[in-house]
Amino acid sequence: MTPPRDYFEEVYDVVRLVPKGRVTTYGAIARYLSLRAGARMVGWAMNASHGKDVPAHRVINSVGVLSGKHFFGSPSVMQQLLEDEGVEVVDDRVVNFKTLLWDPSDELAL
DNA sequence: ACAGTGACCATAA
DNA sequence: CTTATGGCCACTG
Repeated sequence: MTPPRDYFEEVYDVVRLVPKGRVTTYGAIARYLSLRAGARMVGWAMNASHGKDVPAHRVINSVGVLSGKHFFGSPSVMQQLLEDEGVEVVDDRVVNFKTLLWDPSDELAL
């Protein structure tokens, strides 16, 4: 198949679908979109998400750590955004991460 | 074309 | 918990 479109857009689309108060992971998005690129490119896509309407603060790594908090202009912004949505964050990690995890392959696959 | 780097992931020790 | 290794692909110099 031809290049499906910019996979960036695919990633953004999924991220926008993440419900408020929930979080998802790079790996989950990569698996859902079957990106051969792997989770790394999802992060790369997020890097370009600046200026777009993409809640990148809901996208974290597989252990629930706010790996990209440093890229929000200020390290405290990402945590603030999450807590503002009802997500508890302690020591740069999401509390009840597994419970708050919104995996498209699991939630949308129905 | 090659090497280094990266908002990652999984496994191993 | 940390450190190491392999994979995966895109961007930069």
